[in-house]
Amino acid sequence: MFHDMGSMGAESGTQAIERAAQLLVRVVEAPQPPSIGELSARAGLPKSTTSRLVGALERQGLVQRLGARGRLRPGPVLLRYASRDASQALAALAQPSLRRLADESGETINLAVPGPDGVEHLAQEDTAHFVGVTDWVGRRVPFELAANGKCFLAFGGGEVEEGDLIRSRGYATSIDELEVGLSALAAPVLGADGAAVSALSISGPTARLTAERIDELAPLLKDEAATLTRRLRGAA
Amino acid sequence: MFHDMGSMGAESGTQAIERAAQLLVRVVEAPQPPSIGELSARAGLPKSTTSRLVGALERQGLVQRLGARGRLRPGPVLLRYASRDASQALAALAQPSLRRLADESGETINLAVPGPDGVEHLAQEDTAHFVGVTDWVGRRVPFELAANGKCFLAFGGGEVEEGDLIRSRGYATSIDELEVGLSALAAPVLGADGAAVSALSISGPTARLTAERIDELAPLLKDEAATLTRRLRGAA
DNA sequence: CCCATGGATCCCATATCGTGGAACATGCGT
DNA sequence: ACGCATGTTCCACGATATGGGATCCATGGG
Repeated sequence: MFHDMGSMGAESGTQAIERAAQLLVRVVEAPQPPSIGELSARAGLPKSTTSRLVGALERQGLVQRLGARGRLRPGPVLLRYASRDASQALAALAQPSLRRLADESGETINLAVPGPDGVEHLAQEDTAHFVGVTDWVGRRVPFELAANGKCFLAFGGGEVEEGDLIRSRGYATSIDELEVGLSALAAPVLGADGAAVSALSISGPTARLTAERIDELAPLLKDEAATLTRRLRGAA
Repeated sequence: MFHDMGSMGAESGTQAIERAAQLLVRVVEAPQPPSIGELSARAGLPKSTTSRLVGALERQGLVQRLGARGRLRPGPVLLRYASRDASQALAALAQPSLRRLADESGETINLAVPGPDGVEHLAQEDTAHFVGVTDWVGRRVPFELAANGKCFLAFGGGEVEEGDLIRSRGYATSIDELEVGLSALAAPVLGADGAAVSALSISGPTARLTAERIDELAPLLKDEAATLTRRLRGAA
């Protein structure tokens, strides 16, 4: 009887849960609903064990079956969670990125998504500057005037005049447009279909965010946006 | 030594997983991040056991701690899932409602959410009628012209002329507005803040969807929308 | 129609793994 | 600095998960 224990940094007294949790993760991450057999193969567990574990998860509503004996999908509990707290979840995921950008740039960082009537701000990370930006969370701003709004237009639905420039550079700017003395740059976080699902932006007084400062900050911003894009799709 | 086993329809050979899964569900459903102590109390488990189980869940990324020793939030795996598949999840949750409405009304049912440039259709359930509606999934429609769009305006952001009527009746209609010969009625699915997060609609040829037919179908539609609203928030 | 086929579930003896009380950390409030 | 409240680690015990094989159930082919 083998006890490989090899692949994971396994703690003791949790074999069953560790396994079950792993199965749940696989179901949630899988691009296509797996069957019991596939799961057991991929996880390297006996079918009987897999069946039992999945049964328990199903009883708690964490997993669901397509038919009576069908493939596995995330259960009602997870469906509800996703429908309810999607934007909250995005904000939580992006939080580290916001923090990093705030520290590195010293300016105010925002996470936004496209909404029915304009850009919707989900989260903001401030810095200790006296001349800063007020809290934008919850506020809506027209797409055409904001840097992040332009991202949504350029990478997705609509059109902007600067569209080509924005797409080729990978980020958008808004200088004294939304308000005189207020500037910003924004980079898109892309979804599976290549459209922008959200955007990260750096904003501050035009006095500090000069053209050259923007050039300097752009790579950082794009990098962080790309990181988030990756984190949303792939594993890790 | 107690083995109550009483509260659940417990199957055998899954105590640990059943418990761990229950803990995970509590974390996901909790309006506020619970602490280990709270969890162990609510679940009726010893603190030591709870700690161990949560540890395993954390190792798989299903759960996350605020600080080193802090309160519990959904983990990165779930955050990613929610951010990625939110609308898919909503569609899956609504699916039974769509099916029921389609069967009871004999018309085409749609689930839609408000998007940046109009109403976005997530899912559709058809019936066997010859004169039906084409597939709307993925298509965008201006808010002011569609019944579901009017719901979003009346219960949430914007304004419509019929706003008061819609709010008092609890549903909106669109007769020959989007297209001559096409009519629809729609009821909102409300979020925690009372705004419409999505809408269910019944649409069909004006010839079939007469004023009285609409009066007849409205209660069904409102009822199903209310059910969905409840299912999104509360348990079960 | 009936028998292969492949997959999922059930069964049950075995010993591995989870259990929980108590002791030990850790951090917060005063 | 000293409790107090909250979380973690330890460990002997035995309840509980394990997995090979039998069973069951849908399919589809002969």
